Amino acid sequence: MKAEAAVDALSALANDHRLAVFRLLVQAGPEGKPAGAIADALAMPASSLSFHLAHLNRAGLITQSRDGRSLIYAADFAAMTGLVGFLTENCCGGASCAPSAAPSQKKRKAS
Amino acid sequence: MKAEAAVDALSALANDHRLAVFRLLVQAGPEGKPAGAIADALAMPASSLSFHLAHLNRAGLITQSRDGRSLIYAADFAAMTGLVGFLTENCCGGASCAPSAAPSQKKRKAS
DNA sequence: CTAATGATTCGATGATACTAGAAATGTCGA
DNA sequence: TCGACATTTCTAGTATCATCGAATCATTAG
Repeated sequence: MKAEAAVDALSALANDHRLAVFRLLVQAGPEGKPAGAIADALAMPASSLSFHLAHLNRAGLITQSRDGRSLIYAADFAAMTGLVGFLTENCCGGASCAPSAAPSQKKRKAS
Repeated sequence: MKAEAAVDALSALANDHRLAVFRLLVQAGPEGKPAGAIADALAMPASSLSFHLAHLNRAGLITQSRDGRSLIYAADFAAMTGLVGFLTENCCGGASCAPSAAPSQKKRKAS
């Protein structure tokens, strides 16, 4: 995952409502949930939810498919794996993000 | 890490400049970098950089300390570990999301 | 004290995000 | 075709974010 895509994904998750939607879809599993069920579960107006779903979809974090009159949204687990991988590699010292794994590349500063 | 803190952290990283700053600080290691050096490395006006550093600091992702006239900023690795942990637990189906034994084996284009 | 330096805060401006009702679109059953 | 339903798109209003020069604060040396 490139930094540009990572920013898109981070931006998509950086909102209470969207994070709640995504977590709900993760719990729902690969089968996903129709928009109406999400709006109902989160007590959100349909138009507001649609706005957030479009945001998540544009960022590549969820997928959309139709089932009759309902639009089914599902979490894209591969995208999430890619994001966590990006953060681990680029924002955790390149090593595993384990707490005690402080990078040993100490640069000596000539002050 | 709670969802509220996670949203703050995600929001802080969901910006090109701030993500670049954070990655630079991760590369710099625990010793951190003075604000001037960051501004110089990223070719950013001092006041703009200060705005973004304050944002990252408020989100708990970086720490600030003074060294003479310079303010040293350093990545807070524990906070990042917490964020990755939150994402893994809450947004990856509860199971391990990142390849648990593959830190950085894959090829990626230099960005 | 005064000057110089590193960095932040202030202030104004433009851009973007969020919300939610109303209207429009797509789909199905009769 | 018609009506009902699920959802999106349109629209407008409000709120928050991003930028960056100028002014200010904090620190050190002389």
